[in-house]
Amino acid sequence: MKNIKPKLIRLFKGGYCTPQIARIAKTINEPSATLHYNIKKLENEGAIKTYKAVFDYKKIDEGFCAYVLIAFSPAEYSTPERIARALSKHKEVESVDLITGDWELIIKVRTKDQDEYYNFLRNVISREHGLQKTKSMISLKQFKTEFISL
Amino acid sequence: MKNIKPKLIRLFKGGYCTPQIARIAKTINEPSATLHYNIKKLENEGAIKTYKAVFDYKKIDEGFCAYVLIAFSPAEYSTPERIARALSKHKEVESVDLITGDWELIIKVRTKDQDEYYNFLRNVISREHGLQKTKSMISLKQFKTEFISL
DNA sequence: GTATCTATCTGAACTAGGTTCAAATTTTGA
DNA sequence: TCAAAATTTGAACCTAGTTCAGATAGATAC
Repeated sequence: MKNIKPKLIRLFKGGYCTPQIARIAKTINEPSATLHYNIKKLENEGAIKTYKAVFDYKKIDEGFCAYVLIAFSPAEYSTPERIARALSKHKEVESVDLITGDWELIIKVRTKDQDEYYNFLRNVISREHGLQKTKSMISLKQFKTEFISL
Repeated sequence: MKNIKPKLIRLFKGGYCTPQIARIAKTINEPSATLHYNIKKLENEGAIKTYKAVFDYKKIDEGFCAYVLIAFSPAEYSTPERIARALSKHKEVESVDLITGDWELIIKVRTKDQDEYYNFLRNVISREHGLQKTKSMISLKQFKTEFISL
């Protein structure tokens, strides 16, 4: 057994998919060549970043999900970008946004379970310099993600 | 001019894409037929929900993004599901999660601009019965979304 | 208003690559 | 240890993505 599943998940998470032109052609009743032209235009404009898969995360050992609010220490107010980009690099991190209000950053994190989430907080969040305070909001139930209803 | 762009965006947001088996085959050096078998298995298990596009949202008139925290009024504590599902139906809503902590729901919303966001709050959030309080956290800069770095 | 240039649309031919199938191999669990 | 089930794979097949050149529509300038 070659255990190809984890490789597929890794690749599909960020790309390795492509439009189904023929199916779209039937759906909206337009010629394939016309759709091809319009899709390539969107890609060349950079409007489409990638084509990827959306998973039922419970079924791929990423059933635990949390939003983490982060506040910087005063010394780091000037370099939120550095921290945001550092956090973005981790595979567990689905999204990173700089926000208005009482907190500076909100990130969405997916792990296998609470134990792995604890490790993530300890090994990634805590070790990042310049963080003053964090607050976890743990997802009890996900109704929609990445525009896909569950 | 047929103005196909909005139709493509609508379709690609939720699906109408498919895996690139040949490219994966080259990348991880496995036969196409083997990959096909493993991918179909993931699909049949329900591990893969769909294949879809990720956009540069600034370029498709969805540049404004906000997270909304929502608290229910006491009378609605027993039916958070109804409200969560109702909110999920709106095209502006990227995600909906029931969470622990001071708030009950967190939703991520994308609109063209602040004006459209205001309309969304007024027409969708305010009209939903059973909400006690909301708090918007507006995204000033997005570093990563849907696992895709920007 | 019309001429010219550019962008978009489209059918047809071409080609890449997804799918099927049957046989071989590996894994499972009785 | 053996039989059933799951996985792997090459080869043939066929769906569907891509290319291209001509047609059409839209934009710009005079």
